[in-house]
Amino acid sequence: MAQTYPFQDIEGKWQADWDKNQTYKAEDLPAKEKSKKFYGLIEFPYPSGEGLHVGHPRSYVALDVMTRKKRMEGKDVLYPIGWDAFGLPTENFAIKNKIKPADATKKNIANFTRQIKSLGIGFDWSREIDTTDPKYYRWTQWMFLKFFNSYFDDVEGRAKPIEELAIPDSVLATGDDAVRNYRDERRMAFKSTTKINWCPRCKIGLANEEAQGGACERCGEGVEQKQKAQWMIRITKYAERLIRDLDTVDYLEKIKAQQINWIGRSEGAFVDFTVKTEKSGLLPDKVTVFTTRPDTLFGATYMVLAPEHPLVETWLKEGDVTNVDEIQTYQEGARLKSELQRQENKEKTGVELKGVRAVNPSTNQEIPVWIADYVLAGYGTGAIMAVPAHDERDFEFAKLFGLPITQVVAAEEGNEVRGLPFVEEGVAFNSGILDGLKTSEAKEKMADWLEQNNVGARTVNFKLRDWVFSRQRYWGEPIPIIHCAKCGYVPVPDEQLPVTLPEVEKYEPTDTGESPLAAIRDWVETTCPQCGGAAERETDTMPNWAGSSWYFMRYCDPHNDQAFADPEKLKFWMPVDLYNGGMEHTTLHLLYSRFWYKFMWDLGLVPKECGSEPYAKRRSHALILGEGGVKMSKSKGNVVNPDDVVSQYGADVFRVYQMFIGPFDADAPWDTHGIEGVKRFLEKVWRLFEVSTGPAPANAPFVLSSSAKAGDPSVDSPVKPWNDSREALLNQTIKKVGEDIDGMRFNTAVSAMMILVNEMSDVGATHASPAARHALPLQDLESFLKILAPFAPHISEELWHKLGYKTSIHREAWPSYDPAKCVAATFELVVQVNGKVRDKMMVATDIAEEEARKLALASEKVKQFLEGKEPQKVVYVKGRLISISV
RNA sequence: GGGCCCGUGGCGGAAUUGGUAUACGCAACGGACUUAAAAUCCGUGGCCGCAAGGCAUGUGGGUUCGACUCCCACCGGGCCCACCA
Repeated sequence: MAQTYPFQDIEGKWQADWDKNQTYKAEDLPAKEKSKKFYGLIEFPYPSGEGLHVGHPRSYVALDVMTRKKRMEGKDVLYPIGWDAFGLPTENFAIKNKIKPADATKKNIANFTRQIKSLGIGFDWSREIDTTDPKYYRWTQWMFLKFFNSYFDDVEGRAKPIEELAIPDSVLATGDDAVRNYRDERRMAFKSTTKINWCPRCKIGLANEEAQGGACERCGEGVEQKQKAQWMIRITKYAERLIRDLDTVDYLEKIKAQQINWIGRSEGAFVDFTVKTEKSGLLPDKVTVFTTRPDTLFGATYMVLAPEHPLVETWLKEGDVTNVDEIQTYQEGARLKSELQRQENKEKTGVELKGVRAVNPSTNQEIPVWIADYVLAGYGTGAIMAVPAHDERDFEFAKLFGLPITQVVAAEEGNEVRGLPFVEEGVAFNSGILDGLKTSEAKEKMADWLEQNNVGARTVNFKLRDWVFSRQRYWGEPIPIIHCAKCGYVPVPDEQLPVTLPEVEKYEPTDTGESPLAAIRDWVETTCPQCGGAAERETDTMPNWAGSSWYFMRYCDPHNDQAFADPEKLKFWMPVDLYNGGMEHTTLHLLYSRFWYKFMWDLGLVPKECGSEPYAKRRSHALILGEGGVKMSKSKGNVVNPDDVVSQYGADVFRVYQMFIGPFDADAPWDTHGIEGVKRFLEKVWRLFEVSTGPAPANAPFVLSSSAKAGDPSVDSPVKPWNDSREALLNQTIKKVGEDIDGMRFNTAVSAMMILVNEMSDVGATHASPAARHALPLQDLESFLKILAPFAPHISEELWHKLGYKTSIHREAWPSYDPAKCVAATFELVVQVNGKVRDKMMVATDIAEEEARKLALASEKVKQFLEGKEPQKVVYVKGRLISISV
């Protein structure tokens, strides 16, 4: 039987001990100053039926290592865990197995808890939260009502209570209904009939973010478009701030880039085009387009509307369009075409609206009007001015349908026509007013022109859409609104929160697109809190993202039933000092939660002192892949179950391997052989302590000494003494491991500890004489144990106690190193001749340049390569090398 | 098409940020111990060469006493976004 350290006996024992002693419990309101706090956050998991994936712990262990170190450095550490438990997979699982989603969730949470606890991660379990707990989602609902009861003040650029919204006299004069509408149209949460992304398989409406690439994020089915009244949240009002405030936080550059890209800010202008038809002449409606290139307006030779553009409908109705059938056929085709199909087939299609002409305001020329699905209804105004000479897509379209091409002369360089490189044809148009201007100047000039002539205005456009907040599903937070025929949308009063989910037999979604809750009549039917009349509950539920948009605040005060969190506690803990999660959440969760927090901050619900950004620092881990570098999946049969690893190797081996596997932000393939190496490392640590500190043979005259050193007369000369250079290694390792943990370079921290243990084992080697046994100074062994502790908490705790200590190593002080001792007395001086290494020599660390130079030039090898020539140049790098060139 | 990133042994990867390329680990090979195996320990591992030495960080150039690192071009790969006007 292999000699191995008994992790089975050790790990469970210490986990129970830490639990009992609340070793990792965060102080509630510590008396220390705020600079002493550290709030580490991992994305709380979705407790799926699959159980923990080996990828989850990569993040948990990494922050565990970091927070353990912070704790040892004397910080007040908050490192919490909870469950993001609402969601579709659980609901579908429940439907399939005919059980209640709440029961399935309970079971899954229990399993995840067992798995995570078996890894010995230092979470503060007393702060565990669960988004499906009514005590939690009461506050999610409460916050939704804050959105409902707020509007966005465009002048001040922030959200305010709806009572502060000034109602214009003209509206007041029209009556109560008008006032109500005026308010409803400006609420941060509002109901609107829009085209939504509809997944026919999941039978659910999806946010744009969940339907990327035209496929349902959950099931991969092609997404259809459907008209539906939905609750929306006005995240677009925060677009500007969501970009701007990225300057104030420390996020990975690529994360910032993705957020900025997703929000998609672009500066440009609106331009109004008047429209004439054969039937009615000049119409009252104008078509407004958005362009980032107003300077190319002179080259707009036709106009394209999205097939869904409302004016198309109007003109059809009024009989202004002469080719009605053709248009309707195209519209129908575009409607049925899923986003996915649109993406697969990017060849341009389109139909001209016969009988309709637009007028280019810059030239007063009449231009044709088309509809085409390359113009998106959801971006800009859903209509474009087409400038084929200056836009590739327009060019392609113009070529296909034989539309005119006009290049705009703006004379960037010497009055040349400035079209796109691929444009060879078309007439040149010289406006006269853009002569000699650079593109940026021409844009400004034309924007001025538009504003002066009242045919357009500067504007900023965003790709970001408002947040579709309704889900027609059962397993989510009910939206706490009551529909009253008389009073309109009425919020459920605070004291009636939470609106809990009714327990029912059927959770199946409906084909009509209504929530399953709609069928539960005695839940739906209620009374209006305002007028007391009969009324109905909103039956839509909230998306998954709701509960996860504020959970980091709840951790600060998880059991409060008077408020979502005590402001004093928020002031102490917020913002999160380090938030780690997957790259897959950079555009969704990260954006939503930043927005949610900013909104709460605007209303003063989050104290001003916390700052307007929830996460001071954001980092991302990469994926754990299967063996061979392919993605782990059930179908490939290459899924590694953490339970198996823990039972075979123990939690510490699993943890250290996770940290050693590669750079934290790079994908890494799981390697069953690699984990063996880590196992050997920890066994070596175990043996090192047995040999170095174990009972000496009965006849040995040695006692455990904290100061034993080579040359100590009480000790035989060990084969390898614990000399100054080994002392230097220890100090270097303490320094490196500390810095590597802070910089999240866990893999090199582990390798540094391996090097140290190899060196220490040489000194206290198994075969060494009893003299060698105690040659390692005890305090050095202890220092090593302390830097190992964050990575391998169980084995280090066990060894710590074996040394005779009665309290936890995880509450010990992080060891300091002596900078003076990091430098060995000698170093290997490298001598280069013409850039090539020709000799190496051991010299004193504090050698003077003159001395080093003399030594180098005296070297036989060096002389050989100098070939008797005089050195032209000699460069000396202190403590490293000397470079001679001839 | 846009954005971000990466190319180093048989493999995962190091390299003090411009200073001894290949640390650490895996795999491999040779040896010790063992009846044997496991475990452990010792040793060898970029390529060519007996050696001296030469050549090596995707390719080609450049800057420099010195380049995996910086600059230019190219080749190859990955991730995210994408008819966004």
